[in-house]
Amino acid sequence: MPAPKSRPTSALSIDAPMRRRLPPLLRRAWYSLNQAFRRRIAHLGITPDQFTVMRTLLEGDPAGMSQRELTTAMSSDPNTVASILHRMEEANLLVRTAHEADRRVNRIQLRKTGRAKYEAARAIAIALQTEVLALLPATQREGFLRNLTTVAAACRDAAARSAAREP
Amino acid sequence: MPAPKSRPTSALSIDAPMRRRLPPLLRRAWYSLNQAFRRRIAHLGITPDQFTVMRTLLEGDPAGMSQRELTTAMSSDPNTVASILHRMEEANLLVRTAHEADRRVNRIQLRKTGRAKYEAARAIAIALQTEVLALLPATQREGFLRNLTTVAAACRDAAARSAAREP
DNA sequence: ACGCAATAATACCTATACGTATTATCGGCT
DNA sequence: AGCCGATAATACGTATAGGTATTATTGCGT
Repeated sequence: MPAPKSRPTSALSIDAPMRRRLPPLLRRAWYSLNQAFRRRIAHLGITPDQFTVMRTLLEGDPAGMSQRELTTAMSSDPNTVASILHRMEEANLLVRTAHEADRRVNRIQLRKTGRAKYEAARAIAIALQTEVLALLPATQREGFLRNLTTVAAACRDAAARSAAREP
Repeated sequence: MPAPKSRPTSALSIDAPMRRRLPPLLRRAWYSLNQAFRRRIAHLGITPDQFTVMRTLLEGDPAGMSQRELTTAMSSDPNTVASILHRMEEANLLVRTAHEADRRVNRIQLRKTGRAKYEAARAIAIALQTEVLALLPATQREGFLRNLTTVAAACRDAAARSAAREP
């Protein structure tokens, strides 16, 4: 792939082919990062999304978070989360138990097997992230992640505003 | 969602929960942007990925690019591209014709119907991107996209290096 | 001309994303 | 107490991501 020229893009129309457009860049970054990670943890028998579930669970309520909480915490969807959890439960990575007070709710808790796989994958994830961020000048990293946070929030807002009947 | 604190993160371990970590941010940004776009173009009967196919085709060889070219240009996968094209062909959005010189290759060309839907969706895509980038300080936008380009390339390299038997 | 490794596309399978509809509960209101 | 709208999870269907294997062709080396 020819490297995109670093000419000033302000003079180009916002969607000119050579311009640095947000969606294709995000697409490439996310899919490639995900693919790299998937390949590096394949030997553990887990997927990147399953890893995300485990990380989110461990950072949340020790009593076990609900699927709804998990869904929003990992920027996902209730249907998707349900199906991932179903597979992970079958693989003995976690257990779903009924909430004591609200029987609609499931409490999700990682099992020892899941915990072990998580630790192994976490080391790989950290190495990968470090490897990728190393290519940014050290002085830019913090600002880049801050801007990415802003963009992510903006995207989430845009999606929320685009729900069903609200354009 | 509580807004991430903007304290200096350099003092935190690279994967501390409150730190701005690349993978979750990319995940949220990409999925949310994609979801917002999907909802806004749903009335056109096309998906974000189909839009990506159309945009890529129009920016490539006017004689019609091959599926392989399309695959790399849109950071996708041969299997995925084949199945998207299959659906798009059934929907009369494009045609696949055998390459004159190499019968293994398909030349993909957009049809008038596809072209029309593309134009309508493009306006929506531009509006969305503008809306999202507007939340970054104007002075940061160019630098952010440049850094994102670097990160995307780094991710792609990492994925390539992680293929099958090369760690 | 022949054989063969490389290549383009496809077939088949599992995991996700997510829209829509359904079921089971919950909590507030009368 | 009884009804009803809101909510958590699930069921079901379509679209994508991508691993692995197969088929059809190509171009190259001898």
